[in-house]
Amino acid sequence: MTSTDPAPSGLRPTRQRIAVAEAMASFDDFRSAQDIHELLSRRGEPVGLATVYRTLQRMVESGEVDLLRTEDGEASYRRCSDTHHHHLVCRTCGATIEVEGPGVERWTRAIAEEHGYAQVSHTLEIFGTCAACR
Amino acid sequence: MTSTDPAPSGLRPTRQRIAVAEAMASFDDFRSAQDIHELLSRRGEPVGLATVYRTLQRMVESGEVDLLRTEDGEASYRRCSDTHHHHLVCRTCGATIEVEGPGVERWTRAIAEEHGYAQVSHTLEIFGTCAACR
DNA sequence: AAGCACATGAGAATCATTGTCAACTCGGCG
DNA sequence: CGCCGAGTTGACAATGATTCTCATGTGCTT
Repeated sequence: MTSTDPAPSGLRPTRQRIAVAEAMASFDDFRSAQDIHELLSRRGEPVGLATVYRTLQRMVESGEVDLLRTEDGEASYRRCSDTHHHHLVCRTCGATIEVEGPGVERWTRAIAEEHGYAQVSHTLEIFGTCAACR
Repeated sequence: MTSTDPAPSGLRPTRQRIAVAEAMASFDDFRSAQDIHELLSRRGEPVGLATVYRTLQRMVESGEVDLLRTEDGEASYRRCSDTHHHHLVCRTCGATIEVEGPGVERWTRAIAEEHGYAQVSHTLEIFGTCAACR
């Protein structure tokens, strides 16, 4: 593996931002900011909790990571591809599959337009129990 | 307004539960528990905040009201029809329109099945700015 | 090397939501 | 009608995630 991760978007590549970016590259499921903060500490690359939150926020804005809210409203993060997509998440083990639904995109846009809503965005997540957890 | 509302599901019809049910019947948009608590106070039917939360939770479980998380993770409630549906919500004023998307339902089920996920459920909300708030 | 805008972190501050628990209420029963 | 127990309530404390503050540190540019 090449050094893989520079740093979030076009921001100053500080030790902390690089550490967060690397941490995000090291797992495949959704994790809370607190989990990530803890993971960094254990790795010996401590980053302040506030900084973790700030960095994650920026990465979400720049589209480098996905943000999703668990059923109880907590935010969780995961690195993602740069195309618009949704998630099929195992509600038991968290295994996540990125899926695309051009039809859905079209549909939401049409519905919104039809009712005069602008600046449309949407959230769509699919939950289920994966084969391994059955 | 006729008395319309008995009380949530099959619970003891206390003054508080009736008041909450009536309050829910009095508006059409999504409101936070705190908003509802305040609305009740202003109406002269004060109900403790904890009770508002408890009652709302029960109503969500029984399917009498919809719960949705705003983009910043706060819970908001709204009475709803009993058929499965989604929402087109104004992110400024909260005005909500219930929408159905048979195509989407089919699509999510197909995707999940294709990847071996069972007991599928999904969340889909559309956010936008309504004509009045533009 | 110097200056400075941007970053960081420790801890305080917010704020929605939940827990605690003593006081209260509803309905059934004698 | 009065009493009892389970279910309810509400004032307030407690939690917990996220954000704010602000003094201090650091990456670049000149």
